[in-house]
Amino acid sequence: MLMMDVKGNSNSSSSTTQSDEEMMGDLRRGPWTVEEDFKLINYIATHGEGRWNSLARCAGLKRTGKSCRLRWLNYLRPDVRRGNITLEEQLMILELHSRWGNRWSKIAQHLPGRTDNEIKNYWRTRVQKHAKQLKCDVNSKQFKDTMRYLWMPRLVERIQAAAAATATNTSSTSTATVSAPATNQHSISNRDVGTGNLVMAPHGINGNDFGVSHVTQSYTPENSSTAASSDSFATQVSPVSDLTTDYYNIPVNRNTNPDYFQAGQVGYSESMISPPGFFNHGLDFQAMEHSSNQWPMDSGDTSDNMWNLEDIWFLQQQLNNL
DNA sequence: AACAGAGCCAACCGCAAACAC
DNA sequence: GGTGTTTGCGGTTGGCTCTGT
Repeated sequence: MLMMDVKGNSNSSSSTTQSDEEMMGDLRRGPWTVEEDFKLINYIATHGEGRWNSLARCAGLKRTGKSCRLRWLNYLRPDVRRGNITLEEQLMILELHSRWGNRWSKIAQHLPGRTDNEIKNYWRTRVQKHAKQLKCDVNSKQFKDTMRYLWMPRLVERIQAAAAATATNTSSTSTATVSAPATNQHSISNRDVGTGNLVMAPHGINGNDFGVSHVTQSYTPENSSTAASSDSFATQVSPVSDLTTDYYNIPVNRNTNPDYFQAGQVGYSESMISPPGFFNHGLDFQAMEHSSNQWPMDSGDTSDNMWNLEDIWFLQQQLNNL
C-alpha cells in the first residue's frame, strides 16, 4: 500500500531553523511520496549524502534537510533492515539499554541495519508495555532486575531452543520461507536480492516488490543478515551466533569499559544469575514457566507473548515482596 | 458492518554539539 | 573567539492498522 497523500504541508515548523525556511520556502511535511523517495535516492546515489539542506534544495525536494536526512537514515538507506526485531536483537537491546539507558543511537550501532528510531519504538511499545503490565516504572530497579534475571535468561533459552530447532531443520532442508511484514506500507525495494546492490526504484515501481506477502529465498549464512527480505523471520534466529551456545558457558566479559560491547559477544553467565533470594519465595519460576505452556516457538511472536497473565501476576507478587 | 480502543511506526520537534567561516 | 549553520540525538505526536466487541 502506498501512502500518497501529504497532509499539513504548508505549516512552517516551529523547530525549523530560520535558514531552513529561507532556503526552502513552501515546505512539505508529512509522509513521503514515492516521487520524493525516488528523488532523494537518486540524488544521493549520484552525489552522496551530507550537507542535507543544500541536498534538499538541489534535489528539488521541498523538504527540510532534517527531514531528508531522517528519511534517508531511517528508511531509504540500502542497509536498513526492516521487520520484526529478532530474539537476539531483543536480547542485545535489553543488555545494551541496561548499560547505556536511552542512548538509542549508540545501541543502534551494535545492531546492524537497525535505526535508533526503530529501537526506540521497540522499547516504548514492547518493553514499556511490560512495565505497565507489571505496574512498575520502566526505570525502576524492580523492572530492571526483572529484565535482567527473568526476561533476558528467557530470551537466551528461546534463542537456544530455536537454534536447536533450526539445526534440526537445516539438516534436511536449506530453504526458508520469509514473510514480509504486513505493515510495510511504503517501503523501497532498495536491494537486489541476489546481489545486495542498491536498486534505484521506489517500492512498487520496479518488479521486485518485497512488500507482498511471501518471498521464498535460498537461505545461506551469507545472505541471512543482509538481504532485503531477510528482515522478518518470525521469531527468527540467525543460524550462527555466540548466543546459540550454552550461555552459562560463555566467558564473562570482564572489560570494565562501559562502552565495550561487541555484537554477538555477550557474557551473561554472571550478570543474569539472580541475587540470593531474588526469586526464591517458595516458587520455582522455571518450573512454572515450563508448565504454563507459552512461547509458541514458531508463532511469529517476538516478545509480546513473553509473559502470560499468570506470569504477570506472579511477577507482581515477587515485586511486592522485594 | 460499524465502531472503539490499542498497538505500532514514520515523521516531527526541540535542543545541543559539532562544524564552518 | 564569536557567530551562524548544520548535524545528530532523544522525546513526542499523528495517523494508519489491527483487534475485539
